[in-house]
Amino acid sequence: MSKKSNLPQPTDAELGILQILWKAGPSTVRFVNEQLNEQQEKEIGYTTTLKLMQIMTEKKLLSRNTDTRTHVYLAEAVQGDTQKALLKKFVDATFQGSATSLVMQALGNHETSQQELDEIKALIEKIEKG
Amino acid sequence: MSKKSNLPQPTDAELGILQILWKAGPSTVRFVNEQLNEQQEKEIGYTTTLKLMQIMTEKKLLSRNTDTRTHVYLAEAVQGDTQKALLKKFVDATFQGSATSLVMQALGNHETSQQELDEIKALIEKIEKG
DNA sequence: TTGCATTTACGAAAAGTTTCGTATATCATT
DNA sequence: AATGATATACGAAACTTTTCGTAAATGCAA
Repeated sequence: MSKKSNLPQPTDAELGILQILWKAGPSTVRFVNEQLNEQQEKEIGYTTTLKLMQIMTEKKLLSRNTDTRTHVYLAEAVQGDTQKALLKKFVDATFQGSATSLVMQALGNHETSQQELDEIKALIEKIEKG
Repeated sequence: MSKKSNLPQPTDAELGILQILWKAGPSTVRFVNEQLNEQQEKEIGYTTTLKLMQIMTEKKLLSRNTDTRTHVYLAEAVQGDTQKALLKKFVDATFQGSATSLVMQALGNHETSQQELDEIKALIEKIEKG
C-alpha cells in the first residue's frame, strides 16, 4: 500500500521554485527570488515570487514555518515523484507514450559522457535481470 | 549549412494536432477534430480545432491547400525537430539539463520490452564507437 | 432555385498563468 | 516614539492559451 501524494502538477514557474527548494532545502522568499534572478536574465519582482509561493502553499506543493516574521518555505512535493509525473505527461504528449522514443532522442543528441552511458547500461542490465 | 526552421514551439493543444497530422498526413479540420475527440474524453468543438489550425498556419507550423472549399492541412513542423526542441526545454526545466537523469527516470518507471532495451543498447554502442 | 448542411473567418469570451501595485504589519535603529 | 527597511496579504492587471458563438460563403440535394 503506497501512499499517493496526489498533489497537483506544478506550472513552469512553480517548477522553477521547486528546483531551488529541492536543491537548497528550506528557504525564504528572498533567497528563492534571488536564486531565480541569478538563473534567469529576466528580472522577477519580489512580490511575484512571494505570491507564487503563497499559491503553492495553498496547493500543498510547499509548506511554511510562520513562527518568525520571515517565513521559511519547504518543498512538500517530492522531486522524484514530481519528475515522474511530469515525465509521463510529457512522454504521452510528445512521444505518444513511447518512453523508448524519448530515450533514443535524448541519447541521440550524443552529449553523453562515457560514465553516464555506463550508468545507463548498468540500469538496463539491472532491468534485464528482472 | 543546415537550414534552421526556426518555428515557434507548439502549445499543448497544438502539439496534439501535430501528432495527428504527423501520423495521418495531410488532413481536413473535420478529420483532425474527429481524431482528437476519439483520443480524449473531453469533447472539443469543431470551430475550436479550426481556430487552432488557422493560428498554427499563421505561425507556419502548418500549411494548407485552399484549392477546394474544404482546406487540407499539412504539418510543416518536422516531428523529430519538434520533439528535440521540446525535449531540451523539458530536460532543462525538469531535470536541470541532465538528459541522463531523464533517461534513468524514463527507463526506471516505464515498462520497457527486451526488444526496446536492445535498441537502446545498440544506440549506446553506436555512440561509444563513434 | 431554394433550402439545408458544412465550411471558413473572425472576434471575443473563458480559463489558466504570471506579474506586480498597494496596503499593512513587523522589526531594527536612532 | 519616530523613521526607514523589509515582510506578508491581497486583489487585480497583464499575458497566454483554449474555447466557442455567430456570420458569411460554398456546395449539395430536393
